Amino acid sequence: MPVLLLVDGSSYLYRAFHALPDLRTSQGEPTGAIRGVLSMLRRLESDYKAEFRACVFDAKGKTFRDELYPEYKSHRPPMPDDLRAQIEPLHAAVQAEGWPLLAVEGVEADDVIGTLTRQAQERGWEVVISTGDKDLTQLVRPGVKWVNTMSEEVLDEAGVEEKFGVPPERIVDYLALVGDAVDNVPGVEKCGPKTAVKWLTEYGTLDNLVANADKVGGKVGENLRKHLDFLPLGKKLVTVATDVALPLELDALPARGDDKAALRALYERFEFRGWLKDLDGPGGSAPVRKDGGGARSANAAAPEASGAVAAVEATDPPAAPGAHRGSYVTILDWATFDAWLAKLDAAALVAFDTETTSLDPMAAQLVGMSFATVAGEAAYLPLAHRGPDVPAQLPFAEVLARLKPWLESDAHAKLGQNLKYDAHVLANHGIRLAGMAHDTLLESYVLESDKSHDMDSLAKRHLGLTTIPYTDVCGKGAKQIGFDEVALERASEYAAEDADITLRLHRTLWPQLEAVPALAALYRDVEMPAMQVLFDMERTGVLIDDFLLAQQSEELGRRLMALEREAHELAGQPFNLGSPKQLGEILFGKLGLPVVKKTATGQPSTDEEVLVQLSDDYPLPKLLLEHRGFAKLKSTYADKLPRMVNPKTGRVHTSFSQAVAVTGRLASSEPNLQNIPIRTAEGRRIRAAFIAPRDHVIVSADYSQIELRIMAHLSGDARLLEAFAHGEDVHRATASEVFGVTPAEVTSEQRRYSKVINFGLIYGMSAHGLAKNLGIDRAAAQGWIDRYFARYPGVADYMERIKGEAKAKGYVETVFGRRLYLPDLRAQQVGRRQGAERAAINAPMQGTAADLIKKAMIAVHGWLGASGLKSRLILQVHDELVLEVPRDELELIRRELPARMGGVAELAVPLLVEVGAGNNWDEAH
DNA sequence: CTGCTAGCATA
DNA sequence: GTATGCTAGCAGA
Repeated sequence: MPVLLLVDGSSYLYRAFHALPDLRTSQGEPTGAIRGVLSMLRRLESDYKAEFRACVFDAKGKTFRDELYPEYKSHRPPMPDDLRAQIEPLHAAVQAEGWPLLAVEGVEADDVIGTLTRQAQERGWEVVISTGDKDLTQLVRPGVKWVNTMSEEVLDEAGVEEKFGVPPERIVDYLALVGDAVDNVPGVEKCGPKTAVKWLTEYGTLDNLVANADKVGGKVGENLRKHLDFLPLGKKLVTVATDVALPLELDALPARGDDKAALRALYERFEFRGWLKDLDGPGGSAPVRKDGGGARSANAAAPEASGAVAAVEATDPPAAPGAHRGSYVTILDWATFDAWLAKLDAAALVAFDTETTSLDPMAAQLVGMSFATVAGEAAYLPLAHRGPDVPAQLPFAEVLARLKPWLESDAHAKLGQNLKYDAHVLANHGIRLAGMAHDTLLESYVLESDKSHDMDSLAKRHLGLTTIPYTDVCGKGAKQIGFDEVALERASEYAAEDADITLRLHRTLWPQLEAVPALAALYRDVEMPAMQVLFDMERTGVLIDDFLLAQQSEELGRRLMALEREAHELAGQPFNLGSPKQLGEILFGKLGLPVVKKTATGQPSTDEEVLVQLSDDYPLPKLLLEHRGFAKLKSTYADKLPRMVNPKTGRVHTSFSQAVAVTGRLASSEPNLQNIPIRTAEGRRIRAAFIAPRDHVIVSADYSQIELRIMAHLSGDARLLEAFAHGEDVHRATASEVFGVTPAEVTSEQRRYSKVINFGLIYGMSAHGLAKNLGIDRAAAQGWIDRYFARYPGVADYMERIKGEAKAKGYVETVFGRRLYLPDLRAQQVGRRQGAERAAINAPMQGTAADLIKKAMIAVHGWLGASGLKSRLILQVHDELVLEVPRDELELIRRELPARMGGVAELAVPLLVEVGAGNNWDEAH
C-alpha cells in the first residue's frame, strides 16, 4: 500500500525559527530555520519509506477563514524579517532535496494537507502527517497518523485520545470549546481542556452539548450559553478543510531524487559544510540512496524519471503493524548465503543481531543471526531451530566457520542493539566479535538516558514504527519457549526486523549525536570503548569461596533460628519474622508499641529506623533488627552467590548494564556485585568470600571522596579547593570551618556531623532531611546548613546556579557534557519538582564520577592489554575498581594504578586513588 | 504464576 | 536528601 508523507512546512518553519539558534552565514544571511526544516525532511526521509510526499507551505492571499471572521489571526505580529528572508531559499532547497512543494494561493497549508489526506484515504493509501500543529490531529484515522518530527511525538487514533481525552473525530468540537489563542479564535470563557473533555464525554458531541446547554451548571455553563451564537463559526474556523481545489493530483507527488547540482549551490550559499561533504561521497550517515529499497530509492537513482508513478513493493506483507517491513529473506541455501556474505563483505556498516536460547549471556547458544545493510532489507540466517516442521537449515559449524572471518574482522564495521550481548553469544561458540562500531542502545542512552532503550520503544519513539515484541514470538513467563522452538517464518520476520530497525535507528540517532560534539565524544570515546571493557570483565568473572559461604550460611541459619525462638517467646506466640504484616500485628497490635511512622500504603512501618527507635524501650525490636540483618545476609548473599557460580568457568559472572542508570553509572545484576556488604563485621565476612586464585591477589583501588572533589571542581569554591589541594581530611576541615575550631580541636562528634552535611550536599539536602539524619530539629539543621554556606559561598552559589540552569535548559550536564534531562522540574506537584531539583544538584556530581571511572576503566584495560600484563579488571563499584592480580605483578600494579586512574582528567582538584591488596576483597580494603 | 510492597545492601 | 538491584511475603489471577 503506498504511503503519502505530508509535511507542514509552514508550521516547522515557524517553530524552527524560534526554537533553533540564530545561525547565519558569514554574509549575515539567516539560515537557522532553513537548516532546521531541511534536517527534519531528511529525518523523515530516512524514517518513512513513502512513495509519495509533499512539503506544504502557506501562501499569500486571503483564505476562507478571513472572509468568515475578520479577526482570524489578526492579532499576530508581522513576520520577522529574518524569518521572511528564509522562505524563498527554503522553498528552493526543499525542491532540490526532491520534495514536491505545494503553496496554494488563498489556501492555508492545513487545508491542503486535509484535502490531500482525504484523497489518499479514498485510494486506500496510508498517510503520515508531519507537523508541529496539534490541530491537525483531527485528521487522524486508521491508516492516517500524526507525527511531530521536532518533538518526536507520534499519534495514532488511540494516541490522540490518550493525549487529549477525545478521539480525533471530536478534536474540532474540543477546539471550538477551548478556542485557539494562536489563531485568535475565542472559545468558551473559562473552558479549558478539562472542562471540554468532561462535557464531550458527558454529551458525546458538540451538537448534543449545545442542544443540552441549559442543563450545564456552574459559571462555565453560563459562559457556554453566552457563547452559543459563536460556536458554529468557531467550529468552522478550527475545522481543517478536506475539499479545497488543488492545482494538481496525488499522482503528481512522487518522491523524487535530489538535484545534486542545485543542492550544492544552495548548501554553498548557506555554508552547510557538513552537508556539502555528504553530497560528495555517500557518508556513513547519509540517508539510503542506493539499490534495493522501495520506489523512492529507485527514483532517487534516476532523478530524470521524476514523473514516473512509484511502483508498489511486491514483497510488502499486508499486515498493518508490519507495514514498514521491507523485503526480508530467510537464508536456507548456500546460494543465498553466498550472496549475503558478499553483501556483508562489501557493506560499510552492517546491522547485526543474534537470536539465542537464553537471555543469560554466558549460557546463551546461537539459534540464528540476522543482518541488514540497507534500510528495509534484511536477512535471517536460521541455524538451530528445532521442531517437526522446520525446513533443513544450513549446517551450523560450516556456516559459522565461513562467517568467522567477517565476524572477527575489525575492518568490517558492525552495528547492533546491545552488542555486548551478541559478543557473549558468539564467544560461547569460540568467536571473538570484532569491529563493533556502533550500538543503538548506547546511542539512545547518551542522547536521552532517562528514556527507555529497548528496541520496541526506540522504534516507536524515533521511527513511529510498531515492532514485534519478543513476548509475541516467544510468549512470557512459565509458558515462554526458547527462540529455537519458534516457527521459522515467525522467527525470520522477528529477527530480520530487529536488524532492519537497528539500522534505521542508527541512521536517525547517530546524526543527532553528531550534532552535539560533547555527546558524540562521550559515545565514541567513553561508552563504546567501555562496552568492550565490560564485556571482558563479565567474561572473566570473579572467584568466590563457596565453601566459606556455605559455612556462613549454616551459621547464619543457626543464629536466625535462635533469634526466632527468642522473638516468639517475647511475642508470646509464633509468627513469621520476615513478614512486615505479621510483625506489625504483633508489635503494634498485640504488644501495643507506639506507631512511629507509616508506610506508603498506610500500614505502620517496621523498618530499620523505627525498630532502632523502639529498641530503646522494648526488647523485641532489637532482636528483630539482628534477625533482619542476618536474614538479608543469608538469603541475598550466602545462599545466593554459590548458586550463581557458572559450572563451566567455576566463577560468578555478573552482568553490567550500561544503559539503565540515568546519571551514567553502571548497574550490576544477576547477581548484583555492587552491593556486597561492607559496613558490618558480619557483612564483611561475605566480602571475604570473594577470593583470588592461587598465586593471585585481589587489588581494590578507589577514588577518595570523588563526588566532593567534583563538587569542589564544579563550584570552584576557594576553601574547598584548598582543602583538597593540601590533602586535608575534608570532613575534619568542614568541621573546623563550621564549628569554628582548629582542625586539631575537632571532636569525633563534630566530624561525624560534618560528614553527614557533606553527603547531604551531594544529595541536594534539605534542612528536613539533615535534621532527620542527625536526630536534631529542623531549625538546628538549617543553622548548620547556613553556617556551611557562609563558610563555603562558592558551593552555595553553585547550588543556586545549577538549579537555575536546570530550569532554563531542562537538563544538567556532567563535566564531560553528559546530559541528564529533568522533565519534572516543570511538574505541577511540588514534591516532584523538588525531587527534580535535588536530582539536578546530584546528577552532575554522580554523573561526572561515573564518567571518570569509565575513563579509568578504559585506560587501565588498555594499559594492561598493551603491556601484556595478566592482571584483569573484574569489578567496578561506582568509585572503586577491583582487579585480580598475579602476585608477581602486584608491585607494578600498586605503583602504577593510582596514576592511571587519577590521570584520566585534569580537574581543579587532584584525584586521589587509594589502593589495597589482599587474598580476598575484604582484605584488599 | 505474576506483580506489587516493604525492606535493605551498596556508592 | 541522590542512584541502583534483589529478597520475602502476599494478594489476585
